[in-house]
Amino acid sequence: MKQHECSISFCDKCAFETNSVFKYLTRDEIERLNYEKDFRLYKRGDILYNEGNRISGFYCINSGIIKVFKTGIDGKEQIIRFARRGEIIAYRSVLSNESACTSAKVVEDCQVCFIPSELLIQFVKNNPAFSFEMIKLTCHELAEANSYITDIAQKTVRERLAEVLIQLVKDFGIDDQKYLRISLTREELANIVGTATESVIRLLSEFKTDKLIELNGRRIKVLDVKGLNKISNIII
Amino acid sequence: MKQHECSISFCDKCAFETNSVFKYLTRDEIERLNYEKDFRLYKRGDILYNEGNRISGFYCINSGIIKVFKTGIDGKEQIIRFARRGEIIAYRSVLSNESACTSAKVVEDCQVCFIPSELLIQFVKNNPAFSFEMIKLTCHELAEANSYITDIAQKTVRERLAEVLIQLVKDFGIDDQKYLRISLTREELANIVGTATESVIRLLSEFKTDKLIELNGRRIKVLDVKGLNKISNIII
DNA sequence: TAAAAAACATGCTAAATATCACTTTTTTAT
DNA sequence: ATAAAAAAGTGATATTTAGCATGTTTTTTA
Repeated sequence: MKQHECSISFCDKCAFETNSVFKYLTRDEIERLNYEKDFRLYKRGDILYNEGNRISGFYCINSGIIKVFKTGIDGKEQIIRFARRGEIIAYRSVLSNESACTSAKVVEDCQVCFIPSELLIQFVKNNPAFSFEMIKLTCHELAEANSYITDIAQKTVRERLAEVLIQLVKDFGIDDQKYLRISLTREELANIVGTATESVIRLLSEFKTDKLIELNGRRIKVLDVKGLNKISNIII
Repeated sequence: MKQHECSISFCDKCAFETNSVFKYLTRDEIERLNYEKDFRLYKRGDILYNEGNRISGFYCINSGIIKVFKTGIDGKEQIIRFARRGEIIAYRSVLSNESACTSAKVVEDCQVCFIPSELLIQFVKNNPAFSFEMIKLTCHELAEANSYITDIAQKTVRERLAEVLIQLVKDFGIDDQKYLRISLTREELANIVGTATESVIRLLSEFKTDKLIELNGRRIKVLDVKGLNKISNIII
């Protein structure tokens, strides 16, 4: 990961390509980040950190997909969000100096950078523009969480599953054959929606019957986003 | 609300008594706050702002209780949180410069201060210590939201109602006769738990039969917090 | 303080969802 | 490539929860 002095550094490149929050760091700060980061590889199923862990830093995802989840009753996961290229995870715990309130596990093989806590805290304390962006980021996540609470509380499982599929299309996109660019098990889908695995299986079959999707093993082909939208009953 | 120059100002007093985030403002800043705030009175049922509104400032609650909620299907409210003395609402919308993602309505008669947006933004941009506290505040709310998502997704209505009652005891306390210091309608309770009003009514009756609570109209006497804890199945 | 409105309560029924048990298919690892 | 493990799928059933109708009580307001 060493770069020529004159060339654009790894972090600089990543920050600008992904429009990440690090775009708001100064030149010096981003070079410091580039120097101090620890580049790591993870495979599907690997755990980055567990709920309750005291963590000494946070992660910026360079490639791959990570699920962030809480562990509930009988060890059942509740997926809170996914993180992908350019996004950071575990920053909440670093900033509030608390142990992790979620766990993070690799969904699709990842390249991530581990960044020591002190660095984030220094950036936040010394760079108001960056600090402001961090606030915005957190506020944005908060708004999303609030919406999700309302959805889970008020919508049926069918509506939520449709909504989750739409959201996955928005976040990860579909390829030229309309296949969703993220591969999740039925159990993982159930752990986003907040329902039983069997319920997801049954509803996906229904959606298939209704020609909204097609199923090829774990791959989901999204045929009718409008139809899913209608089912999901999205407000406003 | 005018004070002697030499005396402690209204905002100064409030900030220190309540340990609010404004404690981290400088002397000058807090006097500026004190000068620019607009003190207002609201009665139960009054609306401070509605979801979707562009807002020109945020609110600091001096007394009373406000519910912050989202409006879901068929206008059903989902209560996200309550705000009371020393707490601020609508700051998220101000900081992210978005329209309000929630509505705020008075639950118990309130004295609140309205504070113009610019002031908060200036404080955040110029005072790193304050900014850091705002980040912590947001992170804390985010952690709570994530927990709540997991609860709603995984727990039964019965478990959630028990948990909500415990949380209300923690947040608002009980008086010498063990009556909860917040008075909510059954519908409002249902809108926290995320269930139908009838379900809350039935479950409260069950809790009463099981000697966990007593009901006197809208007032709830909490007899057995341990019992409620057991029902709520709180993790860790 | 009386009338109106809102909230509370309860029984009945229907719908949604979870759970269990088991088979088949797909994926993973040797 | 094949055995083992994991995931997907399905049917039957139980449980939970919602929805509706209706009567009662409490609260609000004129």
